[in-house]
This record gives sequence, structure tokens and C-alpha cells, in this order.
Amino acid sequence: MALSADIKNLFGDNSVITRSPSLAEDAAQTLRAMILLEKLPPGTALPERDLATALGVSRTPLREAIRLLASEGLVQYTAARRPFVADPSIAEIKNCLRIQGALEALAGQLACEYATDQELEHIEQLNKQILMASTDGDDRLTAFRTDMDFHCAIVAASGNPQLAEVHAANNARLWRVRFLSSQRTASRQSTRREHENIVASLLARNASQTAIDLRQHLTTAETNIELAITEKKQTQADE
Amino acid sequence: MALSADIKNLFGDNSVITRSPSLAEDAAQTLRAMILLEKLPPGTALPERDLATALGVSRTPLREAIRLLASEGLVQYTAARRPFVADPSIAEIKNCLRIQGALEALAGQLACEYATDQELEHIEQLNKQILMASTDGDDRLTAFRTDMDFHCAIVAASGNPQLAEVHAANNARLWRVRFLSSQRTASRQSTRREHENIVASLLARNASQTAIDLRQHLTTAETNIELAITEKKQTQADE
DNA sequence: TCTGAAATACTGGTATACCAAAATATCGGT
DNA sequence: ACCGATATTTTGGTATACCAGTATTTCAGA
Repeated sequence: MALSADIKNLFGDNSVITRSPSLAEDAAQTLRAMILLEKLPPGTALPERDLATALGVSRTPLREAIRLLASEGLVQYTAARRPFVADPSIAEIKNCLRIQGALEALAGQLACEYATDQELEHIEQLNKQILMASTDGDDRLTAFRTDMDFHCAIVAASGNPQLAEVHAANNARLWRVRFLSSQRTASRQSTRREHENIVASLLARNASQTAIDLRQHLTTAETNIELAITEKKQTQADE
Repeated sequence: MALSADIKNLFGDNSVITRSPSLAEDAAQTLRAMILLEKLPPGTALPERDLATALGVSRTPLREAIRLLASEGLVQYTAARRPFVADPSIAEIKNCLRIQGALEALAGQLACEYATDQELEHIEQLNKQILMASTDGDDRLTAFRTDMDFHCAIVAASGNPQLAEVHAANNARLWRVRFLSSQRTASRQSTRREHENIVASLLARNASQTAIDLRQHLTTAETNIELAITEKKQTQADE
């Protein structure tokens, strides 16, 4: 097998009882990680046979894995039904961020009403972890993952599992560019300030202010991500 | 084949160039219609082999169709991975409606800013069609479909295709109960009033008011749907 | 009659073979 | 050297066979 085992655990192992996953889910997880880490860059063709042999499974589960990633928006199809790694335009990314803004604002409002004190405390703790991790810059992936957890924790605290699902699905499309953005120093600084506001509003259980803070945060993310993308393109053009 | 051909066209044929769909998409469309019209009631087991022979395809595309419906939330899996028609609780339905509220409110705001005059006019026209159709009560399915089109048109007018996708996906879960609710006279009356408000706010391009109106409309839908469900359960219990 | 364990049937998961359409390569004519 | 038509290869779509769990039935024992 070409891939190290831990690439599949990029997002942490949340399954309490580890029911052995099907080969399809397994392959999907591997491919997802490869796409998000740009081992399979945007635009890459994903021929079923080659991937199947590369991952050591047959076409059937591999095909299912690709369909799964397509439903998450990480994979798209050509007119001739050939799958390839999605390459969203900046406009599409902004569209998704607008959606996330609305979803997280709703989640924040609901969390102010329904979250337990423990949940709010957990959110506060995650934010502190982000602050500490970003001070020493050796493992940014951990800090980034904690940032994602922070947002997911807010959504989870809304007490609306369906909202959490939709949010997670939409977030998958944004993971890659968010990771990119998280490596900008300027992005991390604005993020830090805004996280403080969000936590404060949540702890005060001020629903309308939490919604405003989260919307603002996502708007800032729009700017940061756009800058990160243009900076990256600039770097690539210079080579 | 057990099914009439037109059951597959429940949602209208929006594809301009009719690229012949795969058997999987075909089967998915058929199953979707059967679920929404309760020919396959909530909780029904969906054994791959039986369905495949019933629809005249092999397991491979049928299986893919089921996975597709599962990603839409119309199908769920038991712990032993057996698929069955989803049977959402009232709480889950309310959760989805909250999400729709946030999404449509966002869409309304964006539509006020970005929609063309033609798009707004189209929305106004759809609303008039609903009013006319609901006067003569012979074809409620048409009126209901127009109602769905009305909401989709608002989302489409937002100029955010990704938002339209997420909205459509989330709407699939609600279709069945919304159809149920649309058959209540009281529901239709409150809907009628609120639609007027929405159209007025949209035509005035008053973003914040449009958002308020749409949120209100979805809140009302919550109440109406809950009433429709409890009334239906009452009727069933009386038998 | 009831219980529980063994036998049976059934189900989803997987591998594989084959097909038609699409993409690519080949090659003859200009 | 370029172009277009034809031959070849590659691709996704589909059908099918087989396997390992899971559910169901059967039936012996109390």
C-alpha cells in the first residue's frame, strides 16, 4: 500500500465503537485526506481502475468512495462522467462561506438558548488551545484541527444534529482553502480576536450578538481566504 | 415494470439537454417519488435484490441509487447496514425547518441585492399561480409543486448556486411532510398571507425585511406541519 | 407450551467480466 | 508539416457470482 496508515486519521477518530468500516468508507477517507492535503491536487483525474489498484481494492468499493466524495463536493464529474478532484473558483468558495456564515450564526443563536454550561466551557477550552498552539508554530496542523473543532463544537452545542450534518458537509468543501488560509500569520491574528468575541457572546448567552460575531468571523474568513489564494497563485507564478 | 413512467417526472423535467440518465439515477428518481408519495412508507425495508428486480435493473445501479437517497436523507441504515425509508421524528423535521429558515433568509437577502427584475417578476408570477390554483381545489399537487418552485426560485435568485444545492438537498427531507401540510386548509391560508409579504419585500428589495418574512414563513410552516402530523396520527389511530 | 440452540435463508459487501461510449493514438493524404 | 479519418485503448456503466455476517426458522429438550 502506497499510503501511510495515519493519513486516514487526519480528522481524528471519533468512532467510539470502531465498527470495522467497509472498504468503500476506508477508501473514501484515504482519498479525502489525499485531496485535502493536495497529494491529489484540484483538477486531477480520478480513473476508477487506477485508484482501485493503488488502494488495493476492487472497483466497486472505490467507485462508491468516489460517489461519496462527490456528494461532499470534493469530487466533480466531467460531461462524460469522468471524476476529477474539484477545483472550486473563488466565487464558489465565497458562496460556501456565505452558507457557513448563515449556518453558524443559526447554530450560535441556538447554542445560546440550548447549550449546556459544559458545552460552552468546552468551546472556551478549545479556543484557549488554539491560542496556545498558535504561539509555538511547530505544529500548525494541530492548531488548525482545533480551530475546526471549535466551530464544530459551536454547531454541536446548538442541539440540532441535522444542522451539524449540513454544516459538516458544507465544511468539507472549504477544508482545503481554510487550511491554506490558516498558514497566513495575518489570518491567524484576526481569527484570534474574533474567536474571543464569539466565546464572550456565547458565555453571556447573548444570541443576537453571537450571531453577529459568527457572521463577522465568516466574512473575515472570506477576505483571508481570498488573500491566501491570490498569494499562493502569485508564488506559483513566480516559479 | 410495475411503475407508470410519469411517477419519475414528479418534480418536472428541468434538464435542458436530456443526457440519457444512468440506470442508477433513473432508479433513484423512481424510488424518490415512491418514498415521497408514500408508496414506500417510512420505515419500509429496502432490500437491494428485491428492489433491483422490481425496477428491472441489477443490484449495482440500484445500490448506487439507494446510496444517493441516503445522502439526501430519504434513506437510512440500520446498525447492520440494512437500508430503510427514513422516518424522521417531529424534532428532526423541526431541525430541518430551522435550517431551511436560515438558508432561505440568506437567499432572500442576497436576492434583494443580486436578483434581476425578471427573476423577481418570475417569483411574483409563481405566487399568483399558487393563489389561482388553490382556489379551485382539484389539483393540489400542482399547487404544491408551484409552492416548492416559488421557494426554489427565491433561492435561485440569490445568485448562489451552492446555496441552491444545499437548500435543495435539505428540502428533499421535508418534501413529504410539506406535502402533507399543504393539504390542510388552515395551512394554505396562512401560507397565502405570508407569501404576499415575501413578494412585497422582495419587490421592494428590502433585504432585512425579506429575511424576516422568510424566517416567519418557515416558523409558521413548523407549526402547520406539526399540526398536520398530529392530525394524521389521530386519524390513523381512529381506524 | 415454552425455550434456546443449530440449521437455513437472506442481506449487504466485494471482486470480476463484459459492454458501449469516449478519448487517444495511428496513419494516409495533402 | 498539417489535417482528418480510422483503429486502438481507456473509461465508466452494468450484470453477476461469491462471501461473510445477520436474521429467521426449525426443532430438540425441558
